[in-house]
Order: sequence, then C-alpha cells, then structure tokens
Amino acid sequence: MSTMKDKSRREVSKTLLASKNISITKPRLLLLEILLAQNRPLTVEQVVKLSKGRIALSSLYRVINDLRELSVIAEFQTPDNIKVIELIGHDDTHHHHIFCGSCGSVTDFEITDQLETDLEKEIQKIEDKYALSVISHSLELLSLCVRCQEK
Amino acid sequence: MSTMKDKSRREVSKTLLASKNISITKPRLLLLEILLAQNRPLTVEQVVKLSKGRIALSSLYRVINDLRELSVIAEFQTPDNIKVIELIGHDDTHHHHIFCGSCGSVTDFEITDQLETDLEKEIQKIEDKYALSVISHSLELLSLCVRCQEK
DNA sequence: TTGATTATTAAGAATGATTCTCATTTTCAT
DNA sequence: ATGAAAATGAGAATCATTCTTAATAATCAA
Repeated sequence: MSTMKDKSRREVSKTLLASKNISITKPRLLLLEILLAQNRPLTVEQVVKLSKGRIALSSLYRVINDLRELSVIAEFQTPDNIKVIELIGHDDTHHHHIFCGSCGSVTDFEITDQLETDLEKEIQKIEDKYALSVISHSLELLSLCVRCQEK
Repeated sequence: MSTMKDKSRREVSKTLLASKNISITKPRLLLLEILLAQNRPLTVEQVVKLSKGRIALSSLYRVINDLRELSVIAEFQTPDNIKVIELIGHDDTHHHHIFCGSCGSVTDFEITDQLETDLEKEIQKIEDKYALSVISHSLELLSLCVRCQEK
C-alpha cells in the first residue's frame, strides 16, 4: 500500500536488527514489518497469511524463536493454545491480554497504575508466602469480542 | 497405600460422576481418584505416570475432555504450553496460578478479597471501554519455585 | 440375574503444529 | 569482489492430541 510507510518500517526493522547485532535478512525484515504494520499481536497463521508465501514456514518458526530469544518479540498462547507473537517496543509499558473465546483475536490492555501497584504488592506477599521469586505476571481475560457478540 | 482413603476417594468420585448423570467407569474413577489424592493441578504426563498403565492414553484425553465439558475439571496451559488439569471443587473459591518456569510445576494461589474486588471493578471498565463481555479472568505468575531456586 | 441396548474403552492410525536436517543461498567483513 | 560463516527453504521427523473402529463394559427393563 503506502510506500512511505513501508520504507520507514523497513528502516525501523533494519535498525532493530542491527541494534541486536544479528544479520539483516529478508525473512527477519518481513516478520518485523508485518508486526509493525499491524501493530497488534498476531498468530502464526495470521503472519503466514500476511506474508503471502514470501517466507517458508520453517523459517518463520525459526525467526520467531530467534527474535524471541533476543527479546525483540514476545510470545504467548491463547486459552485455545494458539501461539501469538507481538513486538516488544523499547517504550513498552506493562500490559495484559484479552482473548476472544470465539474468534481467537487478541487485544492488549492496560490497567490503572494504582491497580498495577496493588497487584505488585500482592505479588510480593505471595513471594514471601510461597518462598519463590516471581519473574513476570500477566492478567488474562477471556471474552467475546464485539464482532463475535453480534453474531 | 492407604485403603481407608482410597475407599473414600472412590466414593467421592462415584458420587461426583453420579451427580453429573454419566456412567461410572474405571477410567473416569481412576482420573478423579488421582486428582483427589494429589490435590493439586497435574499435567497429562503426571497423570499418565500416576496411572501406571491402567488407562489408555486416548481414553485419558477423552475422559479429560468429557469431564471438562461437565465442569468437573478445569483445564489450562502453562506458559510452556503444557496442558494442566485440576478438579473443580463444589466449594471452589476463585484462584490463580503460579507456574515454575524451570520444572513446570503449578501452584494455586488466592489474592485478597479487596484486590479481587478491585480487579473486577477494573474489568468492568475494560468491558465498557472495549465493548465486550469478559467471561473469566486469571492472574498468572511465572516464577522459580523453591526447589528450582536451590539448584 | 439375565440379556439386550447403549455407552465407553483400547489400540493404533491420523492430524496438526512445531522442530529438525541439510543442501543451497545469502550476508557481511575483508 | 570474495569466501567463511550464518541463514534459509523444503520436506522429513516429532510430539501432543484427536479420530476411528472393533471390542468391552455399564445400564436398565424384564
């Protein structure tokens, strides 16, 4: 569609890969550009569709794993056990996920700072109580999205 | 091990199946008895080990699905994408899960009523904001459990 | 209890997502 | 521009889960 935006997305992607000291290749750029263009979490299947045969499936999975290990993208599963990936922005605020139980779409959301703080306090108590260290926390909502409600 | 407890677990399991109006069969009883005996969330693999060949793998998966549909057990996935099942007690309070990122064990935990209430209020706001209806919510913690920390 | 009816199981084949293998291609420092 | 090292593509392999089907077990009426 937009050449201007495509170009800037490409530049952003190149810079991102360069900053991680890994080589700049077509499959890696393609995945990053798709994620930048969509600006939302995507399933592997969605990426495959959007890439229109420009990347081998095996390469896609490998690139996903490589970029995940470099913390360029994050990966998680829907309640239906579908793999979802999303870009980790440099400026990323902590966020959570809403899954639509019907169509499987994923939406990011944030909670208020106050609640996030309360949550973290509670997690500290949990750490003490169970004598463990929490690495990360995530609030997951299962819902029916607008579209699926209308059906 | 304990015949007394085995007997009572069998009775509980039978009553549970009867209350759902489904026939009482060995594989169903076996799964319920294992879950009652362990009293914690279990992976399919753990159930397989504990059942020591007394149930076919295909039957185990079918029984899990049947009992899930009847809301006798709940099913979810660890961050590593391993299936975990647990009994739903009649007296069940809402709880959340801690996953050990190293050994994959799962622990239930509860948060304070106050925080749970705050969470639900926030979820109502989210419902309004995104025009959707939330079916369920779950707070997931990724951690290192005591054992794995010691290693 | 028995026997008929129906539901359930066991075993292995089929599926689907993901990973692995390795020959070929691409990248990038020189 | 060149060659060593890294990455890719295509398909085979793997692994968890589901499906198929013949055999078995549970239920229920007589």
